[in-house]
Amino acid sequence: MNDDTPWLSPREQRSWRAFVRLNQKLTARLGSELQSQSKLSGPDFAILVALTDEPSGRLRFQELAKNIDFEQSRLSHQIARMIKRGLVAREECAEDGRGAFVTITEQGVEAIEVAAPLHVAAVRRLLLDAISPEDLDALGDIAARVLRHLETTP
Amino acid sequence: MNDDTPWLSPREQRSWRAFVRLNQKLTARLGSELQSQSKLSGPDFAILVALTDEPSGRLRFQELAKNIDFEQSRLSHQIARMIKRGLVAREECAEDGRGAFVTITEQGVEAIEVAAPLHVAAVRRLLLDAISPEDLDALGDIAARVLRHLETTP
DNA sequence: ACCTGGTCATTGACACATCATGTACCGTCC
DNA sequence: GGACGGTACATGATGTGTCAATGACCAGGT
Repeated sequence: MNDDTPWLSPREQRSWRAFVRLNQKLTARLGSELQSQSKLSGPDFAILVALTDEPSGRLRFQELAKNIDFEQSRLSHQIARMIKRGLVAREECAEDGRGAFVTITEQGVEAIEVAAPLHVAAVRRLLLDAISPEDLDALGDIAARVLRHLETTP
Repeated sequence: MNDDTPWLSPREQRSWRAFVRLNQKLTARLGSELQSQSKLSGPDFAILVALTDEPSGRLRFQELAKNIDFEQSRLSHQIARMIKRGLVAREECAEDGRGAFVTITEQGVEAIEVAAPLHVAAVRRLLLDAISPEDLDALGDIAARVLRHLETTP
């Protein structure tokens, strides 16, 4: 490796690597627990939560995509798979012939009602139980700051 | 949603959501910059870095998998794809008939030498520039603590 | 020599993400 | 009212991740 490259200092590297590793392991653990306990994937979960947050239990594709920060195409594929499994359904849109709603099905409601408490418990057990409330706040502050930074950086 | 489920407090939820969102966005940004600047994916990068860290430029599958925390099968698939693109090569193992080495090719070396400084610069620009050194240390400490916690938690 | 259990790696099937492209419909401007 | 640019969503190709099953080999006991 070239020595004049702006490499990270050992101190920076330590934090950066720990952060990356944590992301990987935590998402992996949460994902696999979700999967084995409730037969839902992370994307499944995100979509069902977004739909149950809606009193009507349905959302336009656009809106849903924005709420959970999915690209349109990704959402389209994901919904197609979830329809096959009966978790959600499509519904044509009367006002706009192009558009469509995604609605949560009975089966979807049942699935998310099983999954949600288990998932919350896992988040608590795997992350929250490991750190103090102050640390959690600090983590949230830092994350929020970086997120703002990301929005204004090329 | 059932009201007696152990939901997160608003305060907890704020930090948790920010953390999740940061992970998603940051990995997405880093991945796509890497891809467009150097034609390497995240997994490609991780593997090439691990191989160049080795003086011999080669590693057994097991060892490589452990170093970068990949499952065996994942690594096998990934290596197969990278061989097709000429970034690495496989080499039979004389001592152990089952095993094999992964070695980095000339082309792999070139690729990583282009990608590494760009990637480091991106990490700096997207994350390090957004927070103070103290915050970075704090982040690293928290991450390290959670990682230890994860190892001893079912 | 031959099981036998464990280790090393591959493979196939499927879920997921992303990119580029396609199709149908909207609104508007002429 | 017909062409046109833009919006909403779908689709296919390719790369990636995970699980379960498999093959190939090692080492140790009998």
